[in-house]
Amino acid sequence: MIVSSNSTLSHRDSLSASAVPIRPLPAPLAVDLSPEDSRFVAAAKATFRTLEADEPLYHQGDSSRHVYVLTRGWAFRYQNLEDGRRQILDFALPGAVFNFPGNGVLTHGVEALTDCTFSVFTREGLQTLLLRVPSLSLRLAELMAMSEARAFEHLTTVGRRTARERTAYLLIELFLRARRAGLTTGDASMTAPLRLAHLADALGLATETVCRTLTAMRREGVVRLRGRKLEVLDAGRLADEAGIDLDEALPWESIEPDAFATAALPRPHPVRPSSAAC
Amino acid sequence: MIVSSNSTLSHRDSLSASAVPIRPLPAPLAVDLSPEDSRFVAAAKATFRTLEADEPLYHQGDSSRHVYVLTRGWAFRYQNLEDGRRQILDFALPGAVFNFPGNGVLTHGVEALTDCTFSVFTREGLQTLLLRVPSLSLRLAELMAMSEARAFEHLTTVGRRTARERTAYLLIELFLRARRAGLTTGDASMTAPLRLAHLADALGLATETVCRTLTAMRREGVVRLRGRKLEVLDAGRLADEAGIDLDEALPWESIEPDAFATAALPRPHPVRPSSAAC
DNA sequence: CGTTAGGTTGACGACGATCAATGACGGTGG
DNA sequence: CCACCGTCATTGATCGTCGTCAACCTAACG
Repeated sequence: MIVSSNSTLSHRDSLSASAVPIRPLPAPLAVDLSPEDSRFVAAAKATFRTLEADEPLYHQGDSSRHVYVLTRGWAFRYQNLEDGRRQILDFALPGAVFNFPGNGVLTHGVEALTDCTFSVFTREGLQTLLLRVPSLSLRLAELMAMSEARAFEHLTTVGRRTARERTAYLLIELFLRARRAGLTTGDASMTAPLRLAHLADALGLATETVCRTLTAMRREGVVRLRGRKLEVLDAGRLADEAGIDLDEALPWESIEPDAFATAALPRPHPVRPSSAAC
Repeated sequence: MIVSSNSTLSHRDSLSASAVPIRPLPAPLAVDLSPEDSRFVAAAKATFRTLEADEPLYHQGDSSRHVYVLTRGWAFRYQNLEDGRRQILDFALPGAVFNFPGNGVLTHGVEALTDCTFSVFTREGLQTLLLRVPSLSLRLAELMAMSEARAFEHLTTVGRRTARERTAYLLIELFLRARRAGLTTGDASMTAPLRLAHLADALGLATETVCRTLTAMRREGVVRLRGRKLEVLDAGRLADEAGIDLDEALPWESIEPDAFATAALPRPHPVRPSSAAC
């Protein structure tokens, strides 16, 4: 049931193992788990929660000891200032992890962009699972690193790019991520459930500014955003304006789990370090 | 040699175990390691690298398969656009991890702010260590989560706050983090090796704007930044202007390792899930 | 059809960038 | 000890990007 990547060290498929009715770990988090590991996953007793578009998963300021993993749909994280100013922190695709490690107060909120599903772990359940399955901890750390890299890139966009550059960057980023996740329709368009307010709040701009920018881009034949559909008519131009190289864009998105799996140990069983000098 | 936190489950001190000459893992990363775990740390064969103030650890665009852990001093991460615009992504204190997981091209650079020391792991060495010591993977994931939280907060600051608010936020953040790390002198001042350009590039502002803002704050008796020393004269006012509550500020900074240690399992040895229902 | 949320366009103003000149400081060498 | 230099901080004047306010338009929906 766990999606295993094309690892050269692939062992017997774990499909036959004790049945896990629905899988709480979507592809980006799923690693090359042994049948025993899969039982540990089941033992973590994740539940599921389904949200409709625009529903909140939780609010900023809530206190929660649960950790959520997005398994279906789009969502976004945001932060509000007291006077209502809002900053969208990131747009999340399946595999995104929310509120890890799950102690303390939530400093951000999460809202569904489309209908979506989350698996819900208690902090303790996840913690136990992670200590039992080291490769999963490692993969989680990698995912956090990817998320951090995206946040850093976003920070540069908001801090140092012009309105036009910001808009171009966000659109090409969303498009490339959606394409990688297989969520594009045709080759140059995707269903992006975004309002102008989402783009504006993600980019630190006013909706009017985003509107003007998009109108200009539409007139120039770069992109079209109508209804909830984003068409990228000239990806090269878009990447160019965003100041990125289309061929080597978003390198952190390609941190694959098998990068680690191929170098994996015979598993937790301690290897004698003895001779290992230094 | 490894700093163990005040866990209620503290086992025998590992000081007597096979000597680790210098410790590659500073306090924030060090968890409650067994003597065996400590041998694994030693087996990872970390080396050390010392930098003087303003020296680069690596440049944006470099390709490296090493992972660095800051063990002494201050450093910062930055990202440059082609035309020279620079965004400082974060300021790093001991415990910060750079270039994890260590594959692919570096999308940011790192530069020393003070003289500082890094421990250097090969990607493979660290990976092996992490798979052998699950609690360390977990702690790393936590640290990445803290870093992400800081990046998100930074993003909100740059995206949605005014120049004055941004400046106040950064100063109070640096001050509180330094105080937590025991790097403050007296009660309200710290040695902050920051130029105006650092603040400006972190905040997405021009140095002139930062200068004007700081001058105003100095006149109002809120802070003083002279030479390389930051004095916080009115922390309450500063926090107020930053729009945060001084008592519950930066909650993510207090994610302690023992939070997990207290709930730790008897260690990797798999616990039979059997009866665990659902 | 009427209502409403969201998109679009224009006019105007402000916050902060930019350009420019001067000042303060620290290091270096005479 | 002082003169020199380079780097960085400071201050002023001006400009431009983008925010704000306001009006109008469009589409979806009951």
